[in-house]
Amino acid sequence: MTTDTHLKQHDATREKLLASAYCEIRRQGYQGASINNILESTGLTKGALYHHFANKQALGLAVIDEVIAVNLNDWFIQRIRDSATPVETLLDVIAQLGARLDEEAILLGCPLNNLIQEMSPLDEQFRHRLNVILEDWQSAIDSALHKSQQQGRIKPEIDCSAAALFILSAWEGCIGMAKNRQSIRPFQICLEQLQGYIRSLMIL
Amino acid sequence: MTTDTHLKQHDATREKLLASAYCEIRRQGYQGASINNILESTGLTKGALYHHFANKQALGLAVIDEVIAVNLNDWFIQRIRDSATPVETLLDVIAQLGARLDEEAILLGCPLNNLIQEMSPLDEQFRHRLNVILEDWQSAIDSALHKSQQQGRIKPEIDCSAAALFILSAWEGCIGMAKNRQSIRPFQICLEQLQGYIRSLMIL
DNA sequence: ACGATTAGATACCAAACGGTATGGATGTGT
DNA sequence: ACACATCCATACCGTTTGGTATCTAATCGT
Repeated sequence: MTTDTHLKQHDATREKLLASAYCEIRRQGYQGASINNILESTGLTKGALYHHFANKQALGLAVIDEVIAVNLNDWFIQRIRDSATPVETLLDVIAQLGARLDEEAILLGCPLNNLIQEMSPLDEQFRHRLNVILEDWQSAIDSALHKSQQQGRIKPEIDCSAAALFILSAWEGCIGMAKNRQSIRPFQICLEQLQGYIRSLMIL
Repeated sequence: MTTDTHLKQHDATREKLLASAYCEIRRQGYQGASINNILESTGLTKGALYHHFANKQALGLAVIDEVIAVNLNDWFIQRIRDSATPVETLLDVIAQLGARLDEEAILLGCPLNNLIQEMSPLDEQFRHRLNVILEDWQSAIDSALHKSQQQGRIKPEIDCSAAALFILSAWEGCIGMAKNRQSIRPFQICLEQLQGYIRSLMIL
C-alpha cells in the first residue's frame, strides 16, 4: 500500500467517525450523544475512536471545526461574500432555505444553534469555537449589507453591523421555533417576515 | 398537625423539588440534569422525589407546566393581555428585558427555548407541552397587535399573526445568540433592532 | 529486510445514571 | 384508640456512561 492510499485510509476512518458523530450529536445533542452509538453505526470500535480523538470533547470540537463550520462556509458564507449583489443573494439563500429543508431537517434544527444553546454555558472551549463561527457568519452578513449600501441598494442610515446581528438572531430564531411546530408552514411564514425586514432596509 | 399545615408541608417539599429541578435543568439541560444533584441541593432523598413524581420525565413535565409556563404567564402574557395600549406595552417589556437581565441570566438563556431546542425532537410529550406554551405566547402577541391595529396604531395591511410569530422567533433568537456572547451589549443591540422592526409595523 | 511506529480490535473498569423495594415515622378517618 | 394511608429516608439494583490497557496486524523509515 502506498503512502497516499494509507493516508486516505487513515482519513477515511477519521471522516467516518466525524460523520457519524455529527449525525448522533445532531439527533441527541452533545451530552446525549452516545460513543457506543457512534461506533455501532460505523462498525468501528473504541480502539479506532480513541486513536483519532483524545476524548469525547475533542470529538465534539472536531465536529464543530471540520463539519459544521465547513458546511456553513460552503452553503452560506462563500456565496454571500462572492456575490456582486449581496443583499439579493442573501434574500435568495433565505428563500432556498424555506423551500429546500424537509420536515426532518427542520425538526432537527440548526446544528450550530443546537450546540450553542446546549454547550455555551457548560464548556468554554465549545463556546469559544462556536463564537468564532458565529462572528464569521455575522461579519459576512455585515459585509454584504455594507457592500449593498455602497451600491445604493440599502438605506444610508442603516447600521449594517446591528442589522446583521439581528438577521442572524432572527434566522436562528425562526429555525428554532420551527423545531417545535411539526409543520413546515409556520417556518416559511417566519422566513417571509425576515425577508420583509431585510427589504425594509433596502431602497425601493 | 391540621390538614392545612400538612397539605402545606406536602406542597412545600414538592415545590422544593420543582424549584431545584428547574435550576438544575436550566443549567444542565434536561438530559444533563442529574437526579442526585437535584436531591443534594434540596437535602431530600429519592424517597421524596419518587413519591411526588413517577419518574424523571414527569418531573421535567411538571417543571414546564408549573414553573416555566407560570413564570412566562406572570411576566409577559398577562401584562400584554391586560394592557390598554398593547404595542407600547410590548415595546416596554422588551426594553425591560434588555435592561434587567444580568450576564448570568443571559448565559443560561430562556428556559422555554432551551427545552424546545433540546427536547422537541426527542420526546413528543415535551414537544406538545412546550408547543402549547408557545402558541399561547404567540396568540398573546397576535391579540396585542390586532388590538393596536384596531386602535389605529398599527398599519392596516400588517398580518398580525405572521408578525407575532416573527417577533417571538426573533425574541428567542436574540436571547439564543446572546447566550454565546458573554457580553450583554450585543444582546441589547439585537433587542433594539427587534424594537425597530415592531415600530416599522406602527403608524408614525 | 528489519526495527519502529501507527491503526484499530477486544476486553475490561470505575463512576454515574435512573429507578425500586423496604421500612419507619407521621398524620388521618372512624 | 386503632386501622390505614401518606410522606419520605435508606439501601440497593441493573444499565449505560466515557475511558483505558493490552495486543495484533499492517505499514513506514532506513
